[in-house]
Amino acid sequence: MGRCISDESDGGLLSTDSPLSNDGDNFGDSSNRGIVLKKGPWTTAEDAILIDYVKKHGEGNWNAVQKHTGLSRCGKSCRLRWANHLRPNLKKGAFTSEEERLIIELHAKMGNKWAKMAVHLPGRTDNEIKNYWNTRIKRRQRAGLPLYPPELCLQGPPENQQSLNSCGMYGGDTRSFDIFQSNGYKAPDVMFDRLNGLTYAPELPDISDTGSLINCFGYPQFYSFVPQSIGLQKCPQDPDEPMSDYGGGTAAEVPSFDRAHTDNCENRMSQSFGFCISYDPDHNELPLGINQDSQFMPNGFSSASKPIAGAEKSELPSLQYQVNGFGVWDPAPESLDFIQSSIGWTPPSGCPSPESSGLLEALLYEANALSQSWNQISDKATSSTISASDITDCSAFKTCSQELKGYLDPMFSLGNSRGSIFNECTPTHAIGSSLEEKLPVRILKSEAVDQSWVLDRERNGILNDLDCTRPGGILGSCWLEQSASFTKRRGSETDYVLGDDFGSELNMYAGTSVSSLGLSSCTWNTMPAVRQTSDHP
DNA sequence: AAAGCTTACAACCGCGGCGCG
DNA sequence: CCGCGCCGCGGTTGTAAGCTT
Repeated sequence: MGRCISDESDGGLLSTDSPLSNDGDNFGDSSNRGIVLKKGPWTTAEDAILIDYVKKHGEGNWNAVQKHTGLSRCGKSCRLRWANHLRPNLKKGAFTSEEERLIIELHAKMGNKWAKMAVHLPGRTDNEIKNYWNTRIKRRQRAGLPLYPPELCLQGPPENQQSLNSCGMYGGDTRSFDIFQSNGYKAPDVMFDRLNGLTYAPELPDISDTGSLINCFGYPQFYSFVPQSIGLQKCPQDPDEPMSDYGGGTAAEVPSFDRAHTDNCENRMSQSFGFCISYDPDHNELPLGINQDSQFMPNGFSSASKPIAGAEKSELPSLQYQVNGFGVWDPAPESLDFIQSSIGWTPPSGCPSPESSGLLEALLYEANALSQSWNQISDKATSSTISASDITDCSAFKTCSQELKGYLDPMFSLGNSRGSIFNECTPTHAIGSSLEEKLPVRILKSEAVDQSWVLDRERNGILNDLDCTRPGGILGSCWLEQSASFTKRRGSETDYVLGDDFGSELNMYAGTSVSSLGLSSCTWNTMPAVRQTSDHP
């Protein structure tokens, strides 16, 4: 690639190697050899030159611009400048609500076909639309709002994208990678490494990334999106190594994870609406004919924990994470199931199992679980509305994460890492952890309200069914604190970003998901309380 | 007031398709 | 058929502006 140096004369960047360092395909002609082409922001003088050239010669033949005008810009840059900024009839300013709606619809249909989308938006450029999508729309994800409105999720499959399901979610084929891209999230290599016959990819958050694992409504079988801000490295793990740190769980005890538990649309529902997807370890049937080898994940991604080619799974659950639609990592269900098996936790009675049920039953099951759980927390939740006063401390969450990160040495084995968690993040309400000493004071101060809310809800029964003394648990108060912080962060972001629209958005999704409300802490804090095994033999 | 952080956006970059000789 | 140049597309990056602490 070309080497760029700072052009001190005009503040721009100069491309110094020839012929045209800015374009690998040599978008230009050989006549530019030796000519230093300017890079960086365009000046008004340059704009005027380009406009004048187009007036005289029309669009196209961009490489001739430099020849005819002496403009020190490559043809590609000229085309981009003209198309995105100088050509007439360009709309400037923020997108209107109608345009926003159209973009969402078009993206649901087309995916990242920005140029095609731009055709439907007169005066808007593909670059504008792309930037819009990558910024404004993604805020919805961070805010816990669905990527697409529910009505779009109920529409038919998008055009031109065979594997995009009805909710704009890609299915289990390799196109699932696109959703990462479309959402601006880079797919972790591990997601597809097995597709290439590889083994582990190195960039995986450890399961001990406490910010990445939650359950919903007190049901560890339900997992929702979670904040993932720690960015921990995956701890390499010997598949043959017994994981004694998990409370006695060993590889032999790990249940089979080679199963999917939900279909694509359901996955998407999970993602878009914050549904907590149930995972029934005994549910061996794949709905809607999903290939079991495909290792679908709750959010519709194909896990790489099993080779697609059908090779035998001969290792411990990889404790993989996936980037869900909210740009956070979710633990792969097998990972969670493994955790469940490790801690010996079983779901409380009350919710019918979706076992042997189809999508509809699964949804009903979820609705039932949501209803039951929501009823339990609704009073508290409604009295703990997210308001501007909940403006959060994003940095606090990061700081907390950094604190945690220090305990999670990626060089350790997974078990060791978790041991660190156990050592440092045991629940304060359960055994009096020293977490307060570890976390910044400002977190503990600023999260006081949320903490009280969290703990109140715990006292009010969300965790009543859980055995708080069960050894081998993996959760700690640090989760609760992170949860509270994250909840506030999301709430504040949403308030700030979405303004009044957020209220309606909440109303729109309130009946669908708690997670969507930015109330992820209600899931965090309903993780089964745990105790350090060593403390409670 | 200033430092740090986040966001939004312009521009760059790499890649692939297409047409032409 | 092949190579070359042009062009468009989508992803990524750099940075200014705004915001928070």
